[in-house]
Amino acid sequence: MDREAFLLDNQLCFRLYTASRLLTQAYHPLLSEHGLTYPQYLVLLILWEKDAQPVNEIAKRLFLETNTVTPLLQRMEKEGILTRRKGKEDARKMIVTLTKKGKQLQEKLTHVPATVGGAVLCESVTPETVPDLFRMLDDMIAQLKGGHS
Amino acid sequence: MDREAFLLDNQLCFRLYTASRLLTQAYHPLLSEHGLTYPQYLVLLILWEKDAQPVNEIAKRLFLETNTVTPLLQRMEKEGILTRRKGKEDARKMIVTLTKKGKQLQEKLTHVPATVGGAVLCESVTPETVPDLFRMLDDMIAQLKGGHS
DNA sequence: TTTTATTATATCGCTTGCGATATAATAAAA
DNA sequence: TTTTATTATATCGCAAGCGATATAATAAAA
Repeated sequence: MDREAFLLDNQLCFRLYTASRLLTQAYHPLLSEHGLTYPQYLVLLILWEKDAQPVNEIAKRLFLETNTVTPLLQRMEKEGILTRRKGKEDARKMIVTLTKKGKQLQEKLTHVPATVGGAVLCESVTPETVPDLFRMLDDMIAQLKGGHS
Repeated sequence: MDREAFLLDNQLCFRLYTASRLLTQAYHPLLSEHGLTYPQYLVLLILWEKDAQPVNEIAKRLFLETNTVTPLLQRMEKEGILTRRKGKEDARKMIVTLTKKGKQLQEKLTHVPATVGGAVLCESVTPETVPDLFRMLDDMIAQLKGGHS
């Protein structure tokens, strides 16, 4: 049996899992100050790009299922960040729309991308290498997403 | 305000978060067959490398706190995968030791690393580029871990 | 030695993430 | 049109993750 393959230090998934958690933790103080979690921030990014989208579309962009996204949106609605109302043409769809509070959060969080972006820069992750990293992660995501079709 | 910085497609963290989740999902069918979750598999990797370690050490290697690891180990103990007993020299430490069942799981999971490893290979992630990816992730992890000291 | 500080685990509460399943609305088929 | 299938959300239960806090054991200080 190949013991090398079982070494924690040889695991790609563990590195992704750790890097993801630690980077999310870097967002925490910046977001919690405004009562937000990281997944909630992702929802905001999507709605700031284009408001009034169905749960459907939000879930698809996040690569999440509605059983994760629906409760997330319900909590954000309770916080007064967004509203959810049935679509007029298709009453199955729940259209998610930012409130004034949700829109205003963008201005309060202007510094967040640069702050976190600066926190990850290091020897091998620089403005020059980030495109390579993006490409690898995007390819992997496409690969893993396409796999079970 | 820099709208570019807020685009979902420009977020490193979101890519890591997604790649991590999708790759973990790739492990799921292989692990659930044996009643394991991915974090439980990580604990096994650590104990297969070196048995009888305190909660402390396991948590440190996973970059997790004991408030996550303790319940995880308690569930694995309930499943008969490992035992937890107080240390003899230092009674504060809980020494985690694999049971026969925990050790035998390694043989049942021999195919897992290669199976998942094969599932991620794609255009830009190949045996040649993986070392670069590892280096970038390791640097990022070290950077983020060292930051708040 | 008594007191105080530190270290190692554990508990609590809440948000995610997700498999499984239920419900409601639209679309397609009989 | 009635029936059936599909689509869009939502609910349920459980395992993580993690901030905050509690408890127990050892170490350090008074």
